[in-house]
Amino acid sequence: MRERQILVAAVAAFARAGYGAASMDDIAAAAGISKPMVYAYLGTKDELFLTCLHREGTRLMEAIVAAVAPDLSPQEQLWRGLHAFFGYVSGHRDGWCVLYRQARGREPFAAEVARMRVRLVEVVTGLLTRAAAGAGAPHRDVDVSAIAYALVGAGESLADWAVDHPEPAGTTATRLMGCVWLGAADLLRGATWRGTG
Amino acid sequence: MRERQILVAAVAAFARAGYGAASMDDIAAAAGISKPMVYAYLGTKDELFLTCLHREGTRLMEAIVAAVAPDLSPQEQLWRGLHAFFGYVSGHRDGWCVLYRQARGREPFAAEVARMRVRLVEVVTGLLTRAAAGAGAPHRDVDVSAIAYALVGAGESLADWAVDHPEPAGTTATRLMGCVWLGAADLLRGATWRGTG
Amino acid sequence: MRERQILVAAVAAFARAGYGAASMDDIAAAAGISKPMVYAYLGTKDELFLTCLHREGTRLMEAIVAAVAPDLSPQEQLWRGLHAFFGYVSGHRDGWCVLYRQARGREPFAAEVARMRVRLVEVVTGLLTRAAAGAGAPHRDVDVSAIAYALVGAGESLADWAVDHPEPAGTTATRLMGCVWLGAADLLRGATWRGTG
Amino acid sequence: MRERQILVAAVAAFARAGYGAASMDDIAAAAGISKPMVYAYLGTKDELFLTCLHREGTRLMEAIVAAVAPDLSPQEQLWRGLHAFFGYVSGHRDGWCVLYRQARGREPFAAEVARMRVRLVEVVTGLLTRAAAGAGAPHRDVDVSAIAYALVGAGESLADWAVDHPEPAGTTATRLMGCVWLGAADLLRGATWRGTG
DNA sequence: TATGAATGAGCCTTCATTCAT
DNA sequence: AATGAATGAAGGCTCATTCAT
Repeated sequence: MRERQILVAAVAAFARAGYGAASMDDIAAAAGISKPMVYAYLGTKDELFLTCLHREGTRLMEAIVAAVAPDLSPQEQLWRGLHAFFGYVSGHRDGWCVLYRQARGREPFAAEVARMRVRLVEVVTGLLTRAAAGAGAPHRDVDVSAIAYALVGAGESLADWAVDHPEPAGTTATRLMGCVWLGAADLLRGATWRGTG
Repeated sequence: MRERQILVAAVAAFARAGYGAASMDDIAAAAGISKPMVYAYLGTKDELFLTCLHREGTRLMEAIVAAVAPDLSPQEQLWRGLHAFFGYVSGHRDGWCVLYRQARGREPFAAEVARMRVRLVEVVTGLLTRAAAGAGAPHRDVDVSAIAYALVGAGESLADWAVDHPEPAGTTATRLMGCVWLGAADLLRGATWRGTG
Repeated sequence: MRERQILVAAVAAFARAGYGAASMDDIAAAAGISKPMVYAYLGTKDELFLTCLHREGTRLMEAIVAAVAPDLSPQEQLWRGLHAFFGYVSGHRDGWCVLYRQARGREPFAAEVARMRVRLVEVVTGLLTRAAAGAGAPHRDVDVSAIAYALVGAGESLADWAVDHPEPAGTTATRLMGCVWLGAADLLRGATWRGTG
Repeated sequence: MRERQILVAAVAAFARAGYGAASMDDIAAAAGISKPMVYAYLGTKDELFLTCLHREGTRLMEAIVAAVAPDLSPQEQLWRGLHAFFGYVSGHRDGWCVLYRQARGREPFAAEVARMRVRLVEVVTGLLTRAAAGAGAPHRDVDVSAIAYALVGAGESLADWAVDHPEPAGTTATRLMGCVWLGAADLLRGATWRGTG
């Protein structure tokens, strides 16, 4: 499809140069077509960027949701979700940069990113809530939600870290699992998170 | 001083509209002076933004470093550092937005932010390393560093969360301490991080 | 071609108002198009001016070189060269003004004009050198070169004079030939340079 | 006097950078005073430049007129005038550049320069007219005037040439005398203008 | 359908010029 | 008398966006 071709070029341009510096000329040229075509297929620069955002956000969410099979244990779900997340980032670096670096703080895109982020946090929150329920512990929604936010933020930060220190997604995921599941106190005492097997 | 006045207006403008959309006219108007004055005092738009960046970054770092007294236990240091961090964010929301929303992913500012972030991570890494040494545990630098990155990212994310769920900095810091120090497993089992006393 | 249209307008504007006072808006308006087109076709203001310079300089040189057939006597060559020179000036007054009034003393254009002028002087020097050789006289390069410079300067000055005292190019050329070939002493004694026939 | 100080700085600045690029700040700084003083003493930038022009033009004219004693022979007068002219140029290079390179073609200064030039040409014309009368030759005013123009132009051109090939004023003047008095034909035949002694 | 060509609008930057002290 | 501080005005340049073909 023509759209696909354009979107790929656009994501690459936005990731490399940023929203402001990426010109519609660049994008059209990179896509190998003329500028009016870009407008015909994907509208305004804002609309184009938004479409890129949706596409990448959807991919990320789908990758994660597909990995988090509902019949698994929460710990396992979490690990698989993280694995999928880091896998996406390493496989779609441009998309990740658009989502995490370009869209943030640039209205009206930031709002869209925030919405997607909330959906992700809700997934994680649900997962943690079930884990807490399984442990028979009482909990307050706000606390669990905060944990979810922290977890997502830590994931994003590690993703950025992984950009400069490439390693298999599983390794990064394991790192974060150890950190968040066991806690620093245990880790620093020498413990290691060894998986869910 | 006139510079101060301009910087405040600039930080506000950049935080609200973003680097690209904030025009020098806007900033000058917001500062209550004419455009040439902005150039006279703070130079080019790039230089102005960079100055904002340094100012806010320095404030943040100083707040944290001042809080992390060297003779405290690592756990206590961590807690106080987080407290200072969340305190800064809630007290300088505009500065925070400039640092973590606008500058990211927009060269050449991103590089500067990255440098400052690295300094912060190094502080945290040093702190964790001493904690691990205190626990007598072997550790690999890369692991500790990854924990530090995750912690910083989690902090950033919670800072965002706190924007929509205002609460005292101490509460947010406690949340994150629990999450990162005890680990989700413990938390979900009902444990609570109860401070360093 | 569109370029031609723009260059004509630009040369006119530069000749009338000077480099500094001629705005790109003026030029675009005079060319009957919008400013971005000027940039698209001819680049920066500096580049545009340089292009004007090259165009006019080339025209002038070509007119002269075409007139100075190599198999003629030096005296005849000189006369024809002057004729072509004054012919160009009277036919392209704007171009002449750009070359000799605007570009001079305004770097980096002055350097370019100087280069072109050197080429012209070299032509004249070669011509005079052959004349001297024909006369069997010894000469020093520096002297001949100085004569060439003086001749070119005199030509430029007479060109200015001709602006206010319009007359056929041939008449002006004859004047200068008399002056430079016979010398003032002879002229003032009543002699007249009568051509090469 | 304060004015003198400012004018010196201004002429230097205009000569080096050109009218457009020389800022009033530069001039004031170079004169060692504050900008409002420049305005107080010498008015607008245009007025300042015009004053520079008058000053330098007057100096040049005075130098020439002083050299051309009325009781000398025309040939001698001419030689002394040229000597004075080249002497001025080599001694006041900045002034010369302002007159010859900056003021030309930049209205309203060009008109002023033209006026001064006309005065100079008139001097030379009168001189030549007397020479012709002495030779008992009939002549037409327009012809003599044209010779004067050519002579002045040749002088200007050689002055510029002398900027890059410094040599005593007398040498340059001799060159031009030979060229214009004897004529190229004689020069190329090996003749030399040997002075008026 | 696809494009080359064209433009309106806006932003950064500078500088001649003038107050308030 | 002298200046630091301030500004109005203008110009170069770019780019998202749209016709005419």
